Amino acid sequence: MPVKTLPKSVSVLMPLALPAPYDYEVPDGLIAEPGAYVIVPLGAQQILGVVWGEGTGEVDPKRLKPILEVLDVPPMPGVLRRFVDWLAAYTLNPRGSVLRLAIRAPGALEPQRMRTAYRLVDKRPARMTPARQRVVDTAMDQFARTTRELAEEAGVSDGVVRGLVDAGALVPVDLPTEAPFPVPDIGAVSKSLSPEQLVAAETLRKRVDENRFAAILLDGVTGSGKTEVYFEAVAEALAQGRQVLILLPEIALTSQFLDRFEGRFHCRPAEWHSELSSRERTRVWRGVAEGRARVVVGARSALFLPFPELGLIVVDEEHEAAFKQEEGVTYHARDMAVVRASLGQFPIILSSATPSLESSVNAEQGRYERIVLPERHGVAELPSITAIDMRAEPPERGRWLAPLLVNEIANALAAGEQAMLFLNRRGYAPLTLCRTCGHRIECPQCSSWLVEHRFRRELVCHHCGYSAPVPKACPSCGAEDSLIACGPGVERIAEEVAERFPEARLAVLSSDNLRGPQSHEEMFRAIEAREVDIIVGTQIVAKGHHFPWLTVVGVVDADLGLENGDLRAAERTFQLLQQVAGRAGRAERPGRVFLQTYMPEHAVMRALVAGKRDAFLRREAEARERVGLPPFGRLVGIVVSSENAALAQKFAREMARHAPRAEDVSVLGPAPAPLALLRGRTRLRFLVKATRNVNIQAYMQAWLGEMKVPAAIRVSVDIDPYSFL
DNA sequence: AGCACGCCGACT
DNA sequence: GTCGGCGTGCTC
Repeated sequence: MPVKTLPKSVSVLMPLALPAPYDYEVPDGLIAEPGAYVIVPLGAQQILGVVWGEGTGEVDPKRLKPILEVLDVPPMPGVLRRFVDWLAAYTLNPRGSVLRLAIRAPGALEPQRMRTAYRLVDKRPARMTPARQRVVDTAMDQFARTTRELAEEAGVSDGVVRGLVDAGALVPVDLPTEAPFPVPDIGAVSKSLSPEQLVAAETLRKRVDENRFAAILLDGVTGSGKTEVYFEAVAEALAQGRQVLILLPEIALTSQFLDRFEGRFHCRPAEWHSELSSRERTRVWRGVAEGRARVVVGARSALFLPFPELGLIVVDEEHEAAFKQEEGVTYHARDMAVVRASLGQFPIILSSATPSLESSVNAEQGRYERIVLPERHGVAELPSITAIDMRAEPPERGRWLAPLLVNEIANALAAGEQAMLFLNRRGYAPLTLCRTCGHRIECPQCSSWLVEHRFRRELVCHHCGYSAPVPKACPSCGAEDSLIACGPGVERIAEEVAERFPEARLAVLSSDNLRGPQSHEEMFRAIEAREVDIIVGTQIVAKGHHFPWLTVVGVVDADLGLENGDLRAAERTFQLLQQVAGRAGRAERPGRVFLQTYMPEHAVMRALVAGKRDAFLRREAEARERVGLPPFGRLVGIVVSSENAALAQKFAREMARHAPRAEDVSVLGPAPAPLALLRGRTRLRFLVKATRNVNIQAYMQAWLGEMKVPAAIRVSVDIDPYSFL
């Protein structure tokens, strides 16, 4: 007796902020396996989703709509699906919001456009002409070419080629329109590794061979050759037939990085970052999904690419704060990369010259394996670092460079060497003040000062982008010629340098005057070619490039990063200044670094001067452990914001009342966020502090589950916050 | 994320 | 009397 069975159903996750996947009916004749990309009806629209599993059966089967189409692309790998689930649960985001990160390749799922090319077969036409013979000779190598290419190479008209096609001597083949991915040449080693590098590379290779999860902190000063070492692990993973992901903190670095990659592997890797054109994005996404792209170098979002055979992740400059995604789904790409490696059961390498405190502690506690690379003698010697006490040796009035530093720059120039001044502050002056009434010019939509950009003749808000011409009179009291620029930015330092060293060739490097990676490259090339004597720059100059002719580095305001109340302020300042210091010097011309500071006794300055990184990190770690801060405790940042200030206040107070009481959890706030007004929205923040044993996600869910958030209020939750704005 | 439904102000 | 503002809620 025939049994009437229910139609098969599957659950489909859609890239929307829905709480869960929805069930859909699988029509007869369609195969919708887990991971399949499908088009489903949702309300009046049709949208792309991913089959997440069996139908849940929670919805009346009669109400189920059918899947409309199963797309012809490799299904999303199970590891990636589990990663999406894991990340959603960890960051307290709807799974669909996380899925969105994984299918951000418009057009990647449409059928690929093909072009027709032709290949020679044995059959020869009945009538052979000299023109036809030339085409046959050209096509003899069996390469497929389009009619145009064949005609051009053989020096004949298209008609001749078409004639051969009609005669059956040339047969059509479909070629993808997209450029193929080159295969890395893993055999070739471009330069010989030092014995220390060889030992380190051997360990990494072994970890790759073991084919299971392992986290390795590759710790070595600038110039110790970390990149060359982990390239050997990359080569090994490729040799095992696995794909490799190399995460970099920002695109500014990639161009130079790609050159090094090419030096080792004789081809360019696939790239993935926000600046890619949608065409490139499609090409890379599909290349990864189909396993044609073997190595991807990318920014944090590359973590969500659908690698079917991922076997190694390298996180370069793992200490960089740029790995923290601060908007929308907030996650730390370095930490999530570790999770992805763990889910995929393969090794991950974290590389840095100034490891993050988190990774150092993980290494110390045995969760990560640490491989230390000693510096390479004869290549780059660590620079000497001197603190200039600005209280004892202040610059002249209205100037920002201490006499000692000016003197050192002069000496370097006289010796035909280069000098660099580092100030992590864009523009001319961070504050414009009225001498008459004391008014400070602020952004109308943010609680921050407007920064004067003298080249642009504008006052600019660095938080929202607001800009206005520099006023002649004080906007508050109307006094004329009463506004004064307070404090220095790079433009102002450049002005002082131009006055002090009128004959020196000066380059100012900041994100305001360098547009796109190619202008970076041009500038770095000019510096290397010694077309520049003095470099003034923001943190753009802090990383990556090493300039052999650069011998004097001056940090204009070494205390800058220590001002805010960020729990990582000291650590970050140390890392940044250490990186800046690493720009200078070679063995034959050792670098000299000068830190202008008002607190030379501060632990950061003392550690930098004494070169005691590990002791500094250990003391920082002890300090954090004492007060239960990360990585020894957990933090969650919550920002309540609204255009309606009173509403924000009221809601935040209500939230505070509903905070569950729990052992080992304390809720601080609500307090005005450091940026109390941003883009016209009033912001209040909470900080949730818990011990490591607390399931902070469960706690947050219990709390937020109590709250009904009005539409005019936005509550953003940041697990493991890095920024405290 | 869309898109519909719904309930209050200035128009042919 | 309607057109339309965007607040609230639903989509398997």
